[in-house]
Parts: sequence; structure tokens; C-alpha cells
Amino acid sequence: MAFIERVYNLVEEIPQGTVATYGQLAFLLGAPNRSRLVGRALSHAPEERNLPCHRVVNCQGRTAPHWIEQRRLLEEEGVGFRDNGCVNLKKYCWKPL
DNA sequence: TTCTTGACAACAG
DNA sequence: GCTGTTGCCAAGA
Repeated sequence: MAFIERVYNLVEEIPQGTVATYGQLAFLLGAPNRSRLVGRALSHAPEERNLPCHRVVNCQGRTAPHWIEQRRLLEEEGVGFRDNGCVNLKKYCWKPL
């Protein structure tokens, strides 16, 4: 199983109404310094997998710079955004069991 | 094989 | 607290 493939499997575990950071996903996969690979994986993520990749944001709570629709998708799930457009990680961060 | 790029994280101003 | 720069790692040309 490739690292990217494991990223897909982990992203599917993110429940609705919560968000996870790239670093967090990378850490859960056993690669704390490979947060960029998670982003790369999502960029290659096919929609056939039905991945909630819009629930993945960076450590500062910013959404993808080239993907503005992500913010709207999260708002649809109930994830609160600040006035500047950052996600409320303090409140909606995903806590894996 | 080497250089450049990238849906990032952490640090500094 | 927010924006800009630096550093890390893997994939693609």
C-alpha cells in the first residue's frame, strides 16, 4: 500500500462536521514530516473514492489557496469559519480514537 | 540521476 | 493574530 493510498483511507475516517490538518494525517500514517505528501495525495485523489478532502486544512486553519469551494463545503457541514476565512481548529479539529 | 515543483508545517516580523 | 519566508520529502521532467 502506497503512502498516498493510505492517505485516502485515513481521510475517509474524518467524520462530518470536523476538520483535520495535513500534519495530523501524516502523523497518523507514521510520517510527521510528510504533510506535503498528504496534500499531494489529495491533489491526485479521484472523486470516485468519495473522499471528504474538503475536511483537510493546513495547520493554520487556512483552506487551499487554489480551492475556494472548500470553504463553502465545510460551512455546509456546520464547520465554523472566522471572518478572515480560517477554520476554527480549536473547535472543529478531528480527534481520532 | 539531478533539478524543480508542490492542496504544507514551523518560525519570525 | 495574520502574512511572509525557510526547511523537509517525494514525485515528475
